[in-house]
Amino acid sequence: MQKQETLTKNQKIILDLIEKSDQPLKAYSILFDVKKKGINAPLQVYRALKKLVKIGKIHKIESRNAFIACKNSKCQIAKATVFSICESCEDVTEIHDHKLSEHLRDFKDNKGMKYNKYNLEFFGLCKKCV
Amino acid sequence: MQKQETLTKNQKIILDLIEKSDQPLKAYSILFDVKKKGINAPLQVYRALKKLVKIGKIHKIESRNAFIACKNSKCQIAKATVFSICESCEDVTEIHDHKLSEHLRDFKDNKGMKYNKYNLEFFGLCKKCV
DNA sequence: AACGCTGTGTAATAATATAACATTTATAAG
DNA sequence: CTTATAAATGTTATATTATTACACAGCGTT
Ligand SMILES: [Zn+2]
Ligand SMILES: [Zn+2]
Ligand SMILES: [Zn+2]
Ligand SMILES: [Zn+2]
Repeated sequence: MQKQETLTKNQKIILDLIEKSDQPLKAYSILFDVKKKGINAPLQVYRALKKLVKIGKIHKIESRNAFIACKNSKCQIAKATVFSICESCEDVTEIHDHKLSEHLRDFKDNKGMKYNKYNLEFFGLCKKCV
Repeated sequence: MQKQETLTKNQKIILDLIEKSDQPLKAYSILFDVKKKGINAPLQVYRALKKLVKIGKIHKIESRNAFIACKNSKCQIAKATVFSICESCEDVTEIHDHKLSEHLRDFKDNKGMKYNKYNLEFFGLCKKCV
């Protein structure tokens, strides 16, 4: 079977919502917003989120339990993500820095572990909040 | 007031438990284990965890909602953490790599954001699980 | 038609984390 | 020693985040 490129109805509804927001959304806030579209249960949201993360359309901000759209095709299917997070206003931005990516991609520990993914979150104060 | 160096009873109980484990522990598993020591409620655990994270005695593995002891004084009070996580056996190891730390410490985005903390999690397969 | 795979809908429940309140203990200042 | 204040405690209740379990539907392959 071919890899599925077309999203299902639920997946589309939820991706649309997340893409319209420039900031991360939480699962239950998504659920609240899509109730009018016939999505009634948490599981329907979590299933769509799982798929969307898997195909790299969205990323999970682990420290916030929230989901943000990927507007950049540079992420190799969600396998290499870097975010900056303002601890005051909670603004989240995805970072694409070539040198940093290279460094992380090439990182080898001394244990012979084989990495296929990483997630890096920077915390601080954005310009507005300094 | 001086910075408190001596931990309280609850904090000690919980730190002891986490330090005895070489792998991350979850809050409710900690709660279960310390009930025999008179700690009865989730909040008592979460409060101790919060303090222990703050003073750098333990770290939270964000992607796993679990807590691991820091055996290394190199972490500047929990402000700069790197972990490797095996996606098969869930083994977690804290990484201290000078070059990587330098690179991350010196990272500047193009938004003028001031960072004071970061957390990096590498995922893959450990030697045993390859 | 039979199969495997992915997704759906629904109900129930598990797992993670915090709010609110009254009280106690530790530390520092006067 | 007394008082003020910050930090921690104990308890109950509740909020938030996420998964299990089950029955079934759609689709492409054999
Ligand atoms: Zn991305
Ligand atoms: Zn900000
Ligand atoms: Zn550490
Ligand atoms: Zn492993």
